[in-house]
Amino acid sequence: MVSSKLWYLMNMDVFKDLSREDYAIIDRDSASLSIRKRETLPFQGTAETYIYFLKRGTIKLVKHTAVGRSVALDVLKEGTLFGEVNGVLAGHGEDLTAEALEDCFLCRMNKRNFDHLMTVVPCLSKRVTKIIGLRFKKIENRLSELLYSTVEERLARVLLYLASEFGVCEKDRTVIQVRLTHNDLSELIASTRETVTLTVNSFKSKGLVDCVGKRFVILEGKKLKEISWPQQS
Amino acid sequence: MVSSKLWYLMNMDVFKDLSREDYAIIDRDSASLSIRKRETLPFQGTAETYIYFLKRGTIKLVKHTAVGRSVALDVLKEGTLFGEVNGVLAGHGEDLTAEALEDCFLCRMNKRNFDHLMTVVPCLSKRVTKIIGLRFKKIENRLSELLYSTVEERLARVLLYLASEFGVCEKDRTVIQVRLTHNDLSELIASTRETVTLTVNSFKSKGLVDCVGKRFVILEGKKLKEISWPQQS
DNA sequence: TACTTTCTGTAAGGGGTATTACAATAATGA
DNA sequence: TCATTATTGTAATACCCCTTACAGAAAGTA
Repeated sequence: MVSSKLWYLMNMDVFKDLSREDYAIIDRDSASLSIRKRETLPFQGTAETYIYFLKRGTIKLVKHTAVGRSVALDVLKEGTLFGEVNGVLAGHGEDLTAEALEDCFLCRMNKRNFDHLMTVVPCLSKRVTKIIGLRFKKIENRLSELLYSTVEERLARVLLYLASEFGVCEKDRTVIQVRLTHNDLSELIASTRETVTLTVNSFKSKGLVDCVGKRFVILEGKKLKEISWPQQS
Repeated sequence: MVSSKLWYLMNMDVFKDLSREDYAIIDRDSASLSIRKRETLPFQGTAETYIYFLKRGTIKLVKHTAVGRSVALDVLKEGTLFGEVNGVLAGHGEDLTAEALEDCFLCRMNKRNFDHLMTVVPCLSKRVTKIIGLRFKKIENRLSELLYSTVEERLARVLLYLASEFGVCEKDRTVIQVRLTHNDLSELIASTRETVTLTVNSFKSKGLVDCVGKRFVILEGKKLKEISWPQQS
């Protein structure tokens, strides 16, 4: 008989197939919490540092710059682990916030407990390292992709990315199951809200995308791909 | 009686204070190599994957984009560990190159051997994880810094960064002990060679920096700092 | 419902810098 | 040494898209 909290955690990739004892520890050291749409996680200024597991909802990780602008590092989906692990996985950062794009359910674990668990369970440690590796590459790619391309290219790319992460196919269309404002998108592609509005509408008028109830729909993925990587073919 | 190769490795931070047996393994599994100025490491298409240790010289890590442009991720200095570790530390990347800014001496170790060594020596594993963590934050910062600032700001910032990494103080001036072309700088700040030439000369005429034998010299670090973070004070 | 806040639409204007082109100088190597 | 290549200097042009400003629409809240 396991609690629903533990049940969720046991089904996460990172925590799969551990021993009964390990699960007992996880159960003991973790706690559930929830935040509502557009609220942010209390990363900053908390006495304790936590590792978070996103059970339900989507979260936008945002880095704030000195001059008052912000870049969205990523949009996290259900089943994602985040928070400060060995100083990585985006965390507890001086200037990082985690904003809920919709109502979210999470678990969290004291960082020290998690670190300890990793030393005890080498398998877990390996998995985490792997996650970090993937995320490292991801951000390296974002860096070069954002720097040398037009807003149109970047927007096309981010829409395709979101479709691949949150998309649900319906015959010839893909619905992105996250409610994103133009401002969210502008943070993701490091542009401005106005320019995004303009570009989104230009895509709409070309029949490439559409909006259904605040959700973006990819109509012509192929053409979007062509836009996102110019002078390729 | 240790070889000079091993002696170098023993003095690197990552390998400090290990057991005699560990050093024996490191000695056995590592090999020296050198590359000349402006040559690149044979990252790509090699059958084996290696971890590298930069013993002498400086290396520019460059990521190439689809459209033929490139961003310098970092300039590595002596004593740095790089290459693919758990998919991280910049490595073996499809589109990554390591270019020697001057003649370099390195050691390398088969990735599998290194991975094995890490599992055997937990202490080593921890140090590597820490390195990865730091590098992760570094690149996150670069992302947001590059995106929202002018060329002038970015150039000022990269010069200060290079001074902090490679600078040698001489009373009121700091000499950056790396030979960098304007093109190198343009890759570091994601701009163009021409614009860098212009901006460098503008800095020179303002008496902020100077060049001595192909090396940049910071004359007015304080003023550079003001430029790099506008409307602060 | 009425009110407030968030989000989207639209447009003029201007600024930073990439682009392009070419020349001059410095460094490298035969 | 000369020839070749790499690096730096300079300037005109163009253009992407940020900035600023304001209004309407939608959504959330009392």
